[in-house]
Amino acid sequence: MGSIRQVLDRVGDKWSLLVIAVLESGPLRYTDLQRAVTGISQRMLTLTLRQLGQDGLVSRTSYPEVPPRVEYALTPMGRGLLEIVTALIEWASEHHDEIHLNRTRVTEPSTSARSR
Amino acid sequence: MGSIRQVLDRVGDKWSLLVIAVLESGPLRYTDLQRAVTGISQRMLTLTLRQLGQDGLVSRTSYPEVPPRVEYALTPMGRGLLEIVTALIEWASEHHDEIHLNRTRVTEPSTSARSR
DNA sequence: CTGGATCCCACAGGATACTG
DNA sequence: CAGTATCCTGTGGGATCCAG
Repeated sequence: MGSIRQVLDRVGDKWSLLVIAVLESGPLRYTDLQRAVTGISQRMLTLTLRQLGQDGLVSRTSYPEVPPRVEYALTPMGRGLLEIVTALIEWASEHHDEIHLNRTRVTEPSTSARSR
Repeated sequence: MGSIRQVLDRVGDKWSLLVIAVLESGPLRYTDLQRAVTGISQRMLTLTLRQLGQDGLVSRTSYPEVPPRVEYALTPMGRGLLEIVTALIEWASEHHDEIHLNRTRVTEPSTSARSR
């Protein structure tokens, strides 16, 4: 029970799921990740990758070249989580319109009756 | 793409998924929810329910009695999300040990020194 | 290119007290 | 019982500069 919270917390942070989702199509470099996950800051990308790396969801491979090249990829476990993330994203796009409609609906009981 | 973020943000907040998960077995009253979702504060429960309600994921039914009785339940859409949440929780409990092990593993020094 | 180190603030969210 | 209203803190996370 409490253990679930541990994992949900990771899921809960702002960027983890996005990063995982973006790694679906294959390994990506640091800069590519930053481009792919629109809006993420360097700091957050680094921190998120470190977390995911430590959790064993994402692997980090650095090639000793100049300029340096580092690739991040999903581990098998990460790929497992990806499936769920994918399902979530799919669900999100299916219901986004409805949710958005609900959200923008004025909170007013004018024509309708018991809600609020 | 940006629309997904909208939904993920909801998923991302600390309590929504827990509340949804807890509503799996059926409608619950305010106080029951607070007991079921361990650690949630009144304020956060109220806010979360309001959000979920507005999004159309949770319904609110109040019975005009004394003392007042209010029940919260998943809407059909909410139940759809629940499935994914359930999958997520299942995944979480399956991999919790491995993740926890990884997390507590001392960061390997390898060739470069780490400090923190 | 791939990050690390700092500074800083908005805001999520806890604690507490009050009400219909 | 089912919330609302305040007050207050921790920290998530952005911006910026620096480094191998």
